[in-house]
Amino acid sequence: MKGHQVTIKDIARILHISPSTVSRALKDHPDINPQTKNNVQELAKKMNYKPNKVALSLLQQESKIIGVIIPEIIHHFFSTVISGIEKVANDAGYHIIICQSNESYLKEVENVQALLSSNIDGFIISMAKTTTRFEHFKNIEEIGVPIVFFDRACEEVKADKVIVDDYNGAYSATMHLIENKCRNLVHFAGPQNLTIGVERKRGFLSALKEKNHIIHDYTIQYCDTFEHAQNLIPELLLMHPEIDGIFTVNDATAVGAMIALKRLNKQIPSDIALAGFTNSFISYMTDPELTTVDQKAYEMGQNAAQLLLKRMQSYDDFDPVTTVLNTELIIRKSSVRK
Amino acid sequence: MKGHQVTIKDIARILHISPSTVSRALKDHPDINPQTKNNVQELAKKMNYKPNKVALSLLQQESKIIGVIIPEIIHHFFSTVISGIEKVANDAGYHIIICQSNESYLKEVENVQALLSSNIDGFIISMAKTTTRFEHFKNIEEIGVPIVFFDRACEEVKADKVIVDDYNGAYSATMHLIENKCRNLVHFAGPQNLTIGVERKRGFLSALKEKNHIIHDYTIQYCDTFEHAQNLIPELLLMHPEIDGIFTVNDATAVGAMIALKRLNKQIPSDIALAGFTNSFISYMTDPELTTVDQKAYEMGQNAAQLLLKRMQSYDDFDPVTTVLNTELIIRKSSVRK
DNA sequence: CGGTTTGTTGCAAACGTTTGAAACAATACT
DNA sequence: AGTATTGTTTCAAACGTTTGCAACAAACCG
Repeated sequence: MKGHQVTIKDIARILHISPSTVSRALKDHPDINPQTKNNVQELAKKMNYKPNKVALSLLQQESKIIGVIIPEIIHHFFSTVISGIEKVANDAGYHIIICQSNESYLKEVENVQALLSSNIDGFIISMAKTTTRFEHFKNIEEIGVPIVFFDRACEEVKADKVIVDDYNGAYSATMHLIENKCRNLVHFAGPQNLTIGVERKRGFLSALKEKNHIIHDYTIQYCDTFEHAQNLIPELLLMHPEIDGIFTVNDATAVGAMIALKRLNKQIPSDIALAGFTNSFISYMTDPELTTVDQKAYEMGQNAAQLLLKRMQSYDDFDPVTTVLNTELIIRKSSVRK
Repeated sequence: MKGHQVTIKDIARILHISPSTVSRALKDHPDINPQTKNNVQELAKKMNYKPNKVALSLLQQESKIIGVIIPEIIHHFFSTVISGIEKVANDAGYHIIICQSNESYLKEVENVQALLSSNIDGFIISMAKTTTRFEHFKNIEEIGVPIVFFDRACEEVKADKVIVDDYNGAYSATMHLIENKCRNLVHFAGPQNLTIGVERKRGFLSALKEKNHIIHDYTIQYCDTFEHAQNLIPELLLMHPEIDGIFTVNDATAVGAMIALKRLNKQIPSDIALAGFTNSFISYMTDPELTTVDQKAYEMGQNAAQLLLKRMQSYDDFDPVTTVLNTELIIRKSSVRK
């Protein structure tokens, strides 16, 4: 039932010449008779010939495909990064193949294997939350396929990285909350096996210490999802009604908190001020609009792709590069008190 | 600088046997000496041999890859559909390669060409808004690669489709607004070259007619983005302050309208009731929460992938199937009046 | 006229894998 | 002993493409 794409062989058969002649004619090789060249090129056009990438990939050991492994595509942050990657990759003649780990270590390993056996030219990866072993990345390294990590990087592997300055982003968001008279701040933190979880917490605590705020046992809450925040807020405020500001590790968590707070009839920002991290598009759709730290998702994707291209095109092994993007505090109504 | 994956040839060389023996040993072929079989299998495991998919793809003329072409991955609807596709595809041993058209006809054509020459086994496509010519789809059809369209289907091509019952979804959302005492409803409609644009408008108008509402020249507004809605609302309300309800072709447009309405100090739903279409996750993050029509994104992805798998695995050409998913009206606060 | 150059084309190998057919040795049967 | 059978292995072709080298004819040079 399935036909097939036109091949060089088809053209050769029709014109009674050899495939090699067709191949050369198509690339304007000087050895070929102009007449023959013309015939071939015309027929190729008429038959809508397109070179078979699989054959090329096998022959030249490069696929012009970049493998991208991310936790979940439905997160606006990740899909924005992908857009950035795709833009740069496409402009350089590459395509991307996207795999989701769904935050599962096993799925991540599977994805790596599958991409490796598809002759992928390079990897762009953001680790799953549950990944604590790194053999699969080491495996890529041994084979010699370049990797660029973004956002959630693996420190154990020698690879290029693009991250944002999580520490300073968190620090300035916290400072901003303090300047807006928050006296009992809480941080909803991410998992501590990810650098972003560690760094954002560190930035938060740094600001508190600098301003001589007391750090209570409840100051750090491990909570990084929309749902968890909704559940956590009521019990947390019941125990600690003095809380007057929350800085969350990401926007979805902040929005979850906002909804839960409204249900408790808390006024934002007057009762409790809120700041998130990411600047995803929900942040300007909430009421009040959410103060957040812009994570430069699109730029991050572009940078990652550029780094990877550079690495793939260079012959000598230059040292791993870590690009740190500056974050930007986006001040909106959820945190500004009169 | 680049090493390479372990191949059958490597194993053959080390064990001083031929590649064909290695190949058969790995698949437990009865012809092979158990001793040899063992040696091969052990070495393969030790060296972490993984079959080269590119070579297989070339030989067997199937890549186990499904090409997915969508307008923009950053839209929650599309990334959710992709998750549904990926789940079903992965379970069946397929991988997906995602391309974005960015709503551009040219980019869509390019994507089709690129995927075709990568020996893709099947396509899952949602058309770009600007696509009005269909040669590229016809081309796929001729070559015999199956296509499944979802959400935005191409009527000119004989292919399977998965759509939602846009007409009834729009009809019931509109009826709901009428029941909540809207007397001057407006529809923010999508482009009319897409079936969804046509059908949602048709469902809206149907409900109005059934209830004998007057259809004014301003009743249908062509507006389907967040930004456009924000700009349109002020001028529209200035001209027609009697408007008391809006049904939008998608959620982002509804949220844009909501923000603009709040800026004008309009109360939602008491002054103006709002309903969207999609049930994207922003719809329960707004204040008030947005009434919307659930478009069954994840199910749509699953259905599309299942249809495609069935088509790829069948030898005879059964007639094109169109799966229509039922929508579900999700009633939230943006439309319910006391 | 013998030899070189030039223009044009085809052959064959390569990429990694599968698979029908051929090859070969060892064993079994008549 | 001669033939058939069995067990095991290798060969060769195929998928579509590229490319160094060989092949061949025609034209040129001395």
